[in-house]
Amino acid sequence: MTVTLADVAARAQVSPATVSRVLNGNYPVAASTRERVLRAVDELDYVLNGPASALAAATSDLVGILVNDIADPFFGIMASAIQSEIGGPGGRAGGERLAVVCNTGGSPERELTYLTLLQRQRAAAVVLTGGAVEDAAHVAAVENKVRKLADAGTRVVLCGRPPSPDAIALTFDNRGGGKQLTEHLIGLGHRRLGYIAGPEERTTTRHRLEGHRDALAAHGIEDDPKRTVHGRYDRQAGYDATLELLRRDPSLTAVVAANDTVALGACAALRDSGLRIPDDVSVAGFDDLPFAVDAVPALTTVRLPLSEAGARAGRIAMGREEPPPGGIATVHGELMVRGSTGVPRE
Amino acid sequence: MTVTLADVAARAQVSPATVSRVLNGNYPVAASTRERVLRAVDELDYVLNGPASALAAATSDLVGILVNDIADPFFGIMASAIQSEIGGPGGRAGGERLAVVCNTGGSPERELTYLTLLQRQRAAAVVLTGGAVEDAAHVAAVENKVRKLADAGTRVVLCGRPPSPDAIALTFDNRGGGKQLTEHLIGLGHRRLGYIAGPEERTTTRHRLEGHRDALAAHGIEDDPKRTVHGRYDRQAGYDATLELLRRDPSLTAVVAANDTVALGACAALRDSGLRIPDDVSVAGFDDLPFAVDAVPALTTVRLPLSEAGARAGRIAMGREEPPPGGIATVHGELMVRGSTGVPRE
DNA sequence: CTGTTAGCGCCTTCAC
DNA sequence: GTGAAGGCGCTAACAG
Repeated sequence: MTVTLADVAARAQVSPATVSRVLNGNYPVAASTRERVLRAVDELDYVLNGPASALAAATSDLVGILVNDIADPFFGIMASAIQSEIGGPGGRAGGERLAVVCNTGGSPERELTYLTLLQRQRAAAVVLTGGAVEDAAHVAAVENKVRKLADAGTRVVLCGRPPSPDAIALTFDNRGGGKQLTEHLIGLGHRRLGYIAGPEERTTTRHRLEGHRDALAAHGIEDDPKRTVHGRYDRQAGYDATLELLRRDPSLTAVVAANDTVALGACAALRDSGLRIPDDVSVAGFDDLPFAVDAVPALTTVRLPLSEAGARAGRIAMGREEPPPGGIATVHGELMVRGSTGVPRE
Repeated sequence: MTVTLADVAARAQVSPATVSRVLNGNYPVAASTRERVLRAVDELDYVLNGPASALAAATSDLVGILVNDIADPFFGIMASAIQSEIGGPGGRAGGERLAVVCNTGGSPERELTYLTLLQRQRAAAVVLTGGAVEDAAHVAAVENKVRKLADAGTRVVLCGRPPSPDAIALTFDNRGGGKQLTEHLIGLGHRRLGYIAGPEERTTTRHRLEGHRDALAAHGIEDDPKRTVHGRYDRQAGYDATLELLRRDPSLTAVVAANDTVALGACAALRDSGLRIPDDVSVAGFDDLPFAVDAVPALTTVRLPLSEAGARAGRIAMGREEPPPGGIATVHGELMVRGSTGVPRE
């Protein structure tokens, strides 16, 4: 029924071994023979059997990319960049690698499940993106999985995620970025800043919040717990949190959000409360996603080089670029000052 | 080295076949035996070999999702919904299916490559999302691939893409949506409307534009070719196109964009030109992505039920929902009137 | 309900 | 540079 390598061999009048060799291209084959084989492949419309190939070779052409939320451009941009470096010639058999993105939805269980699935598929490499959940049991479980993958020859790269043993890590300097941002606000004269943090148990949340607090502390501003609210990384959370912050302290002059999406929700809440941005309240985000510049007023935020970092992670995963010394590199953000922040009122 | 099914069998003192049966769960096994096997699996930390399994069974647990641009929430939202119906129990061996999203970047070649890769992996199902390229050769090539996949037992579902033989299709009524939108504008009194279309060769572009023209024709408004500009589906294209439209005809009172992202660019261009929205010029988008409501003013647009359609496509791909009669279903959009459109000036 | 027996299609030494 | 042979780990009939 389906065409196999043996069929191709028969048509090209060579042995199956030879066909395999021209397909994989990693073995000397006479030009004329190769020609004949390729023609047979074409005529028969032959498609390699991936599973059979992976079974025999004990490795596959699959490269997994794990993301927390595929509907969030933060991850989409990174995934796209990673993938652009992974697709294209370079794999076994025919040259292409199958870069596949897996959406964990931020769930630790799904993350582990996908890691197992990828392990099961004998993936060539795996890239884990975005912040991690800090629960000790989960961290241990992931480290365990990563070690198994590494032992099995799967290269594991972390992109925008804190370091972990047995994996190469490109971490974002969320703490430094958070600090810069808050210092910018403090520099403008703000003293009563609300902070909308992400979900409690995530590293990204913690690091950005710590940066914010570092800045407050450095300037002798009391860190009133009333001025921090936690929520999801989405617009609605930003909206709700802003109303809550305003309720707790109507004298706030600035709101720092966990990311740009949350900041957008904050802006909406402020507008709906009759407050002007930045005249009454300044707003800042994080990430500098494409829409940040289109907000009205444009969002002050910290730009993270998502594309660049993703591309680099992809190259490292493919073994096309040297891992950073020590296996860890820190990627810094850049403060983008725009119209949403200004001097405080009064 | 690595633990195999035979090792598990030995430890549980049963035959490999029995282990396979409890793992796949599709065959009666005594509870006590199952218990013993599961314990052995756990103790040995056994992970099924996907390729071997797929080879023997002639099908894999992989489900492919093709998207044009993973960094675009339009696709991210659909992919997320599709995947939510695909992951989870139901697959062979251990219950999980590996839903993988492949980013074609809108390139016909990459689309075909991914289809081949998925065919090579003996994917259980494939979902193609978003508009298609209309080039005849490419259409034929895709149809050919789809037929091959279908013949090999891979279920193929199209989501937000025009029908094709051998595949089940959930199409978006882009034409109807486009018509509704333009009629809304005409109803407000607009007569000089600019239109920013997407890339020329895409079905989505063509259908939305046709809907727009249908509306103009239905109201006896001349369709001046000067008032239509093509560009990519991104913000910058919207920005540039708007300046161009304004240059060609400064008397425009409304701009209809191919999608929300483009509309955002249009808004920016208008603002930068000193024009107020909607007082001077009305703006409309398409899709109703999450950020549309956060634009200032909020964007009038056509909501496409991306999540619902994606979820349905996912269920159909998994065989958990009946395909629509005739294999084709049309999904309609809903006009969302917001602040970005109003009566024309003067 | 469980064991036995053949492959699934390919890669990879090993010879020539 | 090319062929022959064995086996990768699992599943799917068949028996029993």
